Formats: sequence, structure tokens, C-alpha cells
Amino acid sequence: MFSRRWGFGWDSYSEVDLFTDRYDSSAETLSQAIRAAASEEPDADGSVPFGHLQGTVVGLRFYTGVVNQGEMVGLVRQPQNPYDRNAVMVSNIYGNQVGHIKRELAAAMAHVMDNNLAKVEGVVHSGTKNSFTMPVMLSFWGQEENKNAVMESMSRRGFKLNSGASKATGASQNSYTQGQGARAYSSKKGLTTALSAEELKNAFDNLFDGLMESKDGEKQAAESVGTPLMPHQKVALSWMCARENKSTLPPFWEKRGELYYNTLTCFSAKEIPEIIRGGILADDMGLGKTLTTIALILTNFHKGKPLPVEICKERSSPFKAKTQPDMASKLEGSSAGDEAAGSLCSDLPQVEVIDSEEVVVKSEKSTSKGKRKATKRQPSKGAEAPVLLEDLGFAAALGGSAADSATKKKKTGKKAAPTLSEESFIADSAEDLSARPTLIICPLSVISNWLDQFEQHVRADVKLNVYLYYGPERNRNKNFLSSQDVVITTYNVLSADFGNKSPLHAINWLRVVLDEGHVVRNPNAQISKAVLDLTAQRRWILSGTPIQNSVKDLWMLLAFLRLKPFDAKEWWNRVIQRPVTQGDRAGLQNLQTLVKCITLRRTKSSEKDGRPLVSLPEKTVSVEQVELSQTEREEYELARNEGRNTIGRYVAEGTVLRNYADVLAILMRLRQHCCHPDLLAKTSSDLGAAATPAELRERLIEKLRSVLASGSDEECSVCLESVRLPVITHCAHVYCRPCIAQVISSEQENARCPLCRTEIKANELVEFPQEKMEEEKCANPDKWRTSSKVQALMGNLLRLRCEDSSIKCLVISQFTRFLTILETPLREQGFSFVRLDGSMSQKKRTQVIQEFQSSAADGPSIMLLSLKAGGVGLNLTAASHVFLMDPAWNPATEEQCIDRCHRLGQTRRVVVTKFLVKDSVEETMVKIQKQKQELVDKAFGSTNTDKKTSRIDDIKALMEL
DNA sequence: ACCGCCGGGTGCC
DNA sequence: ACCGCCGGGTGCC
Repeated sequence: MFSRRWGFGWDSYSEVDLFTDRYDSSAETLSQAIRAAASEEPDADGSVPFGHLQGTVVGLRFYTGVVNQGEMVGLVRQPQNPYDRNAVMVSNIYGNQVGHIKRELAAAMAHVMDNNLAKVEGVVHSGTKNSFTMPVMLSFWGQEENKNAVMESMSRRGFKLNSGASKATGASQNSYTQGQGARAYSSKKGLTTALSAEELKNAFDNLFDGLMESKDGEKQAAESVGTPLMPHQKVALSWMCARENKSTLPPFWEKRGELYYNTLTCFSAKEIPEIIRGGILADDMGLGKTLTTIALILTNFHKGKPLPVEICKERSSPFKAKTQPDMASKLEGSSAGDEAAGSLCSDLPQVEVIDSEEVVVKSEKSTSKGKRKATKRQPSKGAEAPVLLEDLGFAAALGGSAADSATKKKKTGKKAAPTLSEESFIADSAEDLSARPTLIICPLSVISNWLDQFEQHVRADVKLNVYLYYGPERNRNKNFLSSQDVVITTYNVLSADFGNKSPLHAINWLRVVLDEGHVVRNPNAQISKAVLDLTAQRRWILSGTPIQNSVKDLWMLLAFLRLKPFDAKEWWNRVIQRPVTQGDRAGLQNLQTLVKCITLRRTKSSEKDGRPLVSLPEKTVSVEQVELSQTEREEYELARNEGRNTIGRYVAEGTVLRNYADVLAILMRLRQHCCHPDLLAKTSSDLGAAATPAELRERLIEKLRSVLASGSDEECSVCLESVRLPVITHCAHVYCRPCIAQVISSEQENARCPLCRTEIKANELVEFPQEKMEEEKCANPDKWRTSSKVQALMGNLLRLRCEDSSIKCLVISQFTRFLTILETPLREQGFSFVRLDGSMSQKKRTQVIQEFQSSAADGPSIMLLSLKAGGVGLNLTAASHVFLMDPAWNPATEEQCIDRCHRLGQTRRVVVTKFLVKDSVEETMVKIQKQKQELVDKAFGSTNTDKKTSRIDDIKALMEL
């Protein structure tokens, strides 16, 4: 069926150095030349077919490149050719030169190609009848405006483009772009009519949907992974292991008899095409891509064997210090080393895992249970020390030594062969078994997440060498880096190093992982080049959103995965991008097939066996009404009437905005009344006439305190965000310091308060003094009194503790001072609790969260959480009960807080209790919340004015005006 | 290359 | 014969 010529010379079909073998001009490889040529040309998107032409390829006998019937070929200009500067080279998909275009035709084509008037593509329809020349169908593509120039230019040199026939039927047009094989494929499916723009967009949006089929089942993670994987994560792990280990042919390849055949390009080869080890894990956020990847690193070192890792029950393990370098050095030696490796293999103890808790050593000689326990307890005892979780012989054979030179590596791999199982070695002998580390590249912002997750998911007694390659002090030593298990770096560091003796580019990585892989999109960017230039055996892309905009974005991903021939842009454009953008169904289907072969994607709404992938436990939200006591009610009504009068006056005068701070303070007082009387400012909130500057300052501070009232979500009227670095003006309005400072500096001497237009000066801004902050924190416990809300909370907590003492609770308030007040009864009742608020350092927060999340028996059962500190990112799944002490202006803030514990990893039912004081400003706030929720869906961007007016409406409603 | 092309040998039927 | 024809040598750009 196909004719093959020259059955030799095919050991490497990837990069033939074509220039240097004939004449000295450049050391560029052909594929580089093709890539370079393609990258200079505009995208193929807007190309129209100009026509086609039968040409002749000559000089076949001088080259090793092979083509088959129907196969696509590349045409590359060779201006440096010493025999003919018009030369046009013909190459097959893998960049091997096939021949040249006949001189006269080449001259005509050269003019067109050099002036970028058209792109020429070739398909060999008839195969070769002899070993000297063959016909080739050339099709010309380009911008409509260049069509006539091309037709003329060609015909002036005696070549007439046949444009009619290719337009006649879509199918025949396809045949020129995709070869006969693809045409047969597409016509079989009856996909001959073009897609509408709508259909195309739809198909494209759904390109990554439903890619959750994995026939590989589930796979258990290695013992060194401390966190049990969820079912869908086991599926992903299994899929990833299979993609790394199995020699599955890349998409569009089939084995036909003795040959490997590409159904898209009709290319065929005697040798197996390069297997794509890796792919795209495109699961939605929150499904655990990071955990799955960590599990992959630990589970699949080589051929499904776990990464050999050290177990360190004690700080100093003799094994690592002594034995490992020893083994490595033995392996580096010649035949003596082989024997050593062999004997190591049989003599060293096997490590066996009895259950998830106990890792013990099983030696051939002694396997009694008692002995095992003994060895476990005394791990530092000689050869019986439980040091490696995996087959030591295997690990030894692989020799993790970083000092290996390239030749030594090969040697090690080959010499190790006898110790490996038969089938694993047969699969492909070319695989370099000496690579150990995985390189993870991610945006700066997620580095800490990776470090946390390694910490969290790798068993605590497993010693995994994770190195953060970041910062000016980073260790650039190649040997050091290659001896790690994992190296983490950022895209920026990688691209900064690139071209600058980058050690990362000098290492043969076992695996390279691009986290948030979609950020690498522009192929011309330095980052992209740096990423493409890495040497690795396996490549992975993690991305929640693999395509942002267009098909173009996919090229980078495929190029990174080295999915030949699409890593060369020319082939990508020709086979996928242009057909797809022009609405070719077959092209789209090819794209879908391609993506499907290398991608696993599940969404939060995906289902497995009829059940949602991530089924969060049920969440119930209830409101508990709180009745104020007689005294509280009297105080509340007093404050409410007073406030209502004041605000009513402002509304009538139209001066609400001018007195905004005062209005907020009134509302705040009412909200505070609902929680606890001690939240209220002790002294009068009315500024009145201050006698002395010191007194004024004192009152302003008091006012500031009441407005801020510790962590409520007041807005700065300049930026309309929550107030940051609050200061109060002499006219008693609160802003962010940077915001108001900017107002003052731009208006200079005439600066006025944005709210009331009183003159303001920079040196009159008052901030909350540090000493006061400290005082606030240690409220006097002697004077402590309770409140209805406190009683309501304590009742719930005590009841819960009786029912199930293992239950943990979040107690959330906007008022950090309220949290402080709550500390007293909690202590009195013997609750163990922690506290998390915005004033704490990052380090302290992590510590507190860790403490709370831990399942230690005497650990804290309650976390006092300030509403604003409980924003995004926190993981508080240890808690299953949430008490919201007071309603927030913004219901989304509450939801966010609740989601800290109602999220992935929560095993219990989540019960949320919102306390609301009956007949109070709190109830009105909830009404407003509900109305707002409805509005959120309707209105989007609202202006600042809108925001302020709606606030006024809110205020009126709150005061029942 | 089972071609085309070149250039030398050759020459009625 | 300043042709035609034959057959050997030869061959990408």
C-alpha cells in the first residue's frame, strides 16, 4: 500500500542536521528552521485558498526522509543553498528532508514565498513510483489581497494555478489540507458542511467539557502520601500514571502491520513515534490538582514504582548519610559496580507496609512479627533500619546520584537493566532512568500553596527533598538541584535564568509540571521559550481553565507536551488551527480528538457513578431569634429614638452624606447594643465643643473607635472599599490614610473633607494610637457582664459539648471586641478556644489554624473568628458548626465565612446558626441583605454615586424612616 | 530513470 | 548530414 524507500537512516527522525552535512552555513536543525520560518508569518486564520498546482520533488535519493501516499509535506525556502538561491526544500512531518522542488518551479515559488505573498503547502498523493522524483500537489494560501499578485507571478514563470476545482467541493479542499487519510476519515463521518460561527464557538467552549473518561480505574497512592485520596483523585492518579508509564500511541497514530501510521498526516514510520508522557490535568479548582500531582510524584517514580523515600523517625538517619552515596559510587564503577548493585538488590531488606500507620522492615532472614515491632522502635539499628519505603534494589539501580555525567547516566541505566523486570525494560529501552527530580513551575502567588500542600499531604515521617528555587540566594548548583525530589520555582525565575547559564535548563528532569499552565500563552514571550526549552521525560500542565480565548492558546500547551507534529507551528496551523477557524468539521473533530487524548477534566458538577464528584455534606442554616432583656431593650429603644431623630433630621436637611460618619456611628451603636452593651463607646459619642486640643484628640479617637468598632466593614468614602489604615479628620469623618492623603496633596491648601467640605489639613489627621489598641485588648475581666446574645451562644455551645464533645465551632463576629468579650464566659466554662482576627501576623494565623485543624484530643474546640479575617483561602474544615453573632451588610461576606468550613474536606454535616435580635436594626439589615441579593443578579457595575445613594436608602430603611 | 537530456556515432532501401 | 536516428552515459538544489 505504501512504498518505502531507504529503510535505513531512521534511528532518529526528529532532528536531522541538514545544513551542516552538505555545506557549512548554520548549525540550525531543520525543525528549528521550520519553526523560525513559521513564527515570522502571520497567523493562518485569515488565509484563503489561491489554488493548487502539480509539482515535482527531485533529489529523493540524496535524503533519508520518507513520505507515503497521501502524506503532507513541508516546503521550506533555502536561500543559502549554494547551488540555487531559489531552492525550496521538501520535508516530511518530522522535519526530515525528502528532496527539493524542481528548479524552475522553485524559482517561481521562491518569489512568492520570500515576499510573503502566499504560504505553500504540499501533499504527496501518489506516493513514489521510483527513487528519484515524485509528484507533489502544492496548494497556495494567503491573504485575499495577494491572490492576484501570486497568480500572476506564478503564471509569468509558466505555472498556472488551478483554483476552480478546489473550491468546487469542501471535501476535495480538505484533501489538500489534511491528506487522503483524513479525507476518508471525515467523509466517513459525513462531516462535509462547514460549521457556522455559532456552532464553532459552542463546540469550542465545550472543547474541554466531559473529558473525564478514564479507563484506567482508580489507583491507590503510595504509602508516603499521608492524605487519603478521594475517588476522583484516585482516578486522576491512575490516569496520570498510565499516561506516564503506558506506551500508548499518541493521538492519530495506529499500528499497521510493521509500521506506525499517522491517520491525520498519513505519515508512517517503522519506529514507534515518541510517546507523549504527560498531558493536561484540567480539573476545576478545588478538586485537588495539587494533591493529585503530589501523589503522582510519590507514587510513580519509574514504571509504577513509588519514589524511594527515606523514613526518618529520628532526626539523624544513618542510611542517608552513609549508604546512599556509597551505592551511587558503586554504580558509577565498571563491572565491579554491577555486582555490587546486584548484591545490594538481593541482600538489602525489603520494606513492607503493614498498614497505613506502621512501616516496618521485612528481611529475608527474619520476618517474625516481634522482630518487626522491634525494628520499628529502633530504626537506627544497622541494615534493619526502616529507611526506604520501596524496593531498595530498584532504587539503587536507578542511582539518584546527581554527579553522574551524561555518559555515566546512560551507563548506569543500561547496567541497571538486569535488575529491572523484563517487561518494563522492553517497553522502551531509550528511557533515561537516571532522572529523579520533578520541576514544578508556578506563579509566585501559589508557591506557598505548594509548600503547604507538600507539608500537609506527605507523611510527616517521610523525608522528601523539596527545594524552593527562588530568591537571590537560590542554589544554582546543578548537582544539588538534580539530587532533589522536587524543585519548585516560578515562571519569572525560570525565564530570568533562561539564556543565562540556567541550571534548570541543564538538568534532565524526570518530570516538569506547569501549574496554572494557561498563563503561558504567548508563544513569543520569553517565558514560553524558557518553558519549551526544558529537558524532561514527562511533562504535565495543570490548569483549571486551559483555554482562555481561542484555539491559538492550545498551541503552546501542545508544543510544551511535544505532541508532534503540532509542536511546529506550521503543522499546527495547517492541520488544526486553520481548518477549525474556517469552520471545518473534520478539523474541529481532530482538535476534539487531540484534546481528549491528552486531557482529564472534571468540574465541580461532574458526576461519578451517578453521584456528584465532590459531594459536600449537607449544610443547614437557621436563624435563632434573641430576645433582649428588659434593661437591654430599654437602652436600645433609647438609643434608637435618639438616632432616629438625628438621622431623620439629616434626611430632611439632605445632609446625610455630610454627616455620614455620624450616621454610621449611630447605626453602629444600635448594632452594638444588639450584641453587648460593653461594645459601646464608654463616653459620649457626641463631639460637642472640645475645650483643649488634647480633649479634641481624645474625643476623635473615641469616635474613631466607635466607627471602626473593631473590624466592621465600614467603607472609605474615597475608595469605597473597606477602610485601610483608618484616620479620622477633625470633622470626624473616617478614611483610609492613603486615600485622604492623596485628596489633601492634590488640593493643597484648599483641601476639603470629601463628605462635609470642611477644610482639612494633613497634620490634623488622627489615627488610633497603638497604646489604646493594647488597652482595648485587655478589657477588664472584673467588670464583665453578660448579654442576651452571649447567653444564646453559650447555651448552644454547652448543649453541643454535651451532645458530642468532638464537634468544633466557629464563632464569627464583625466586632473583634465582641470576640474579646466572649473569651470570658468561654474560659469560665472551660472551653478550649483559639482566636483569629485581622490584627494577627501571617505567621500567627497559620499557627492558630494549624492548632485548630489538628485532631488532638485536647485541641481547641472553638475558634473566635472576626468576619473579615475569615475571607477567602482559609481552610477550617475541622469546624462543623458556625455561629454568626451579628449580621453583615454584605451577605456574601457571611457566605464566604461559612464556606471556610463547608468546603472540600468537610466530613460532617454543617450547621449554621445566625443570631438575630428580635425587633431590631439587625432584622432590618437582613431584609436589606435579601433585597440586595436579588439586585446583585440584575445590576452589575454601579457607579460610586449609585453606591452612596443606595446606602442612604439602606439607612432610611434601617431607621424606619 | 521502464524517463528526459546530452552528445558522439553514424547514415538509402 | 548545416539533418534524423540510434544507443550509451547520465541524473537535485
